[in-house]
Amino acid sequence: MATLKDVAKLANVDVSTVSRALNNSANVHPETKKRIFAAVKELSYSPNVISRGLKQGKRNTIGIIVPRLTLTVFSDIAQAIEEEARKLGYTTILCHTEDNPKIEKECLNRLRNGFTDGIIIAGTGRNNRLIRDIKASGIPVVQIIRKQDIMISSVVVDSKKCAYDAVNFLYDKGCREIGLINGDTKLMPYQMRYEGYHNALKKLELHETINNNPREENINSLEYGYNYTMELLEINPHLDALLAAVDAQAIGAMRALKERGYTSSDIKLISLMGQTLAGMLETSITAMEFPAFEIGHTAAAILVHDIESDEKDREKPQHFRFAENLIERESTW
Amino acid sequence: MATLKDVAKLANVDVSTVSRALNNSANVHPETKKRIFAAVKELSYSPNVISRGLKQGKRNTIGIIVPRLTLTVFSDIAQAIEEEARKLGYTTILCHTEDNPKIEKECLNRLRNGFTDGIIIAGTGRNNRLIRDIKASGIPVVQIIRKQDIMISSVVVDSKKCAYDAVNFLYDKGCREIGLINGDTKLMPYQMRYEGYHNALKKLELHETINNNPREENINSLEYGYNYTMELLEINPHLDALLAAVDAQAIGAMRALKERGYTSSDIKLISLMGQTLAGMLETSITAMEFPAFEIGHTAAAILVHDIESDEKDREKPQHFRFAENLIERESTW
DNA sequence: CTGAAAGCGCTTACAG
DNA sequence: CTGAAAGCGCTTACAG
Repeated sequence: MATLKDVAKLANVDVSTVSRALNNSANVHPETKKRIFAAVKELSYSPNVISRGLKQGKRNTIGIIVPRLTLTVFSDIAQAIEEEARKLGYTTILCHTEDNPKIEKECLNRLRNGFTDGIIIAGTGRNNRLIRDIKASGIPVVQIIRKQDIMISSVVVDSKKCAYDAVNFLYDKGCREIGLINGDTKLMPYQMRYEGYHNALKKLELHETINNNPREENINSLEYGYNYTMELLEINPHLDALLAAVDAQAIGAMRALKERGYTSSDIKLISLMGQTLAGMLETSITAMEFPAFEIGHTAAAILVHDIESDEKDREKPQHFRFAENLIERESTW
Repeated sequence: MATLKDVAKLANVDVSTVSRALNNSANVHPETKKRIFAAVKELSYSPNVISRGLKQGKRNTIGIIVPRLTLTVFSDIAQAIEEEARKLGYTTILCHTEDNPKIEKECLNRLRNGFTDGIIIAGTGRNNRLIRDIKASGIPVVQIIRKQDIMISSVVVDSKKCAYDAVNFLYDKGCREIGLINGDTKLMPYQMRYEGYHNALKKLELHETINNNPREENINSLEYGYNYTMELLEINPHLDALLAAVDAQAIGAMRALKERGYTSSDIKLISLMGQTLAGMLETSITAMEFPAFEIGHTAAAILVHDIESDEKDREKPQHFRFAENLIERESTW
């Protein structure tokens, strides 16, 4: 790769002049400029962004930390963040943790060390101190979906209301034995969903069908939904409706129901975090539509805004909460 | 963030000594070492990987360029690459292009300029010259899935055989009117799939049902499969089987078939690039199982190997081709 | 065992 | 309008 020096030599000027010409930060004689650009072209030079960053203390890179990509909203969100970031002149670094706090810690440490100007995270909730540390050291952080720390900006959906509304919707359809497929309630959105579910059932004087046993499978997976459903069917044979925290779980649930011989007129199903997939299935799934792209764009925008603000303006964390809309489909007919 | 200098000052030694102690590249007196580590701890110092890279000409980062993540094998592959890369001490930078050559060009240019030691790409095929350029400038490149340039190392599956075998499988099931849902045949795997399909039909003396009109939707999407299927049904009302290039298309196809009132006893369906999702659907889909994780791991491994080899050993590109295995499921019963 | 110095590729006051 | 110099945070021969 050609460097500034090479260009300078070929154009017969000092590197500083080349630098100025390229960033047109000062007046450079048109003639000189011409020579410089000719040299740039000849050597097909392009500046090393890293060293520029070194000097400017900026890297134009943001880190994304998510549990996993496969079949999750995180793949949509990561895409949205990358899109927005690219527009704003930033590159994105991706890490996934499989919800393993150790891996997460590793990722956080790599990202803080000169790799990124800011971090967007859907975390495990087990590295909150480290995250505060990182923020305190001057690297802005935004939480998405999982708001684990009130002191860190966040972009989420209202999971509590979402579960609450879904229960009421099912009640109006005549369902009385409503089960909840949920994740670890130590994680914020799962706790919120449980609360919404719990409150709605309480008000309606129904009883809960849940399963609090810890599980092996990844929360955001088909298998999780499948196995969880099989267990709920054991726990409550009279089940007439199911809430699934995410689409992947709902799909697994649908499969389990089918294998057990149930149809949607026996057991209705709602996904609490619907992506486009839900609408395209053989039996399309009623879902609270999750605004993945809005969340990704918003998270990227507020992070970059923070990065480009003075440190002192960053004091108060901002919290955004999006609504989800219920879209009725075949799984609740 | 604390720097080497801060640590040096606190430990009362020169920065070079601190550097040596941290990299234990030379003997440092145990006492001094102790003081240094104490200082490191007190300041919670961790080295700036970027500046280290500047000096060493290395960044320990690899770039991944894929069309999109949502509902594609690329999300699995990206995850696998990140996993393997992390083990090998590398971070991954992610870019998606939506199969837009312009965006791809932008991504390639950012990645080459000091961001990455190597690049893994599933490309559009429209920036081959740029990619060769990048490789020539000393940044190793590996193609995945889409082998657009014989001079660049690649990790792919045998898409031709895959389509060929699938047709024969359907033939044995009694199907005679077999349609193909495919992408742009300028892209390598789509061309290969078409060839496999074409050759098999020719040998069996069947005729083709395809649609070559260019389309608006992203190839790797549910809508693409849905609309494509609707069109094939128009073109050939006697269709009794469908091949879909990827899972997302197959799911869209299944939905279209259902809406038109067909079941799997009317029209059988095979996905040529199956992920775990195919097996968990309401009607599980027969698929050529795509080894996404093996591909991701392999791509990362050979890329890092290249990065860490001498330039001269990189001359000859390596090409890996994985097999896919047909797993029969309900969609062909 | 340790310090002083040069350098990675760039930017940016400071002179002139 | 342009060059010389210092510096971003680190590493690594070179002396001693």
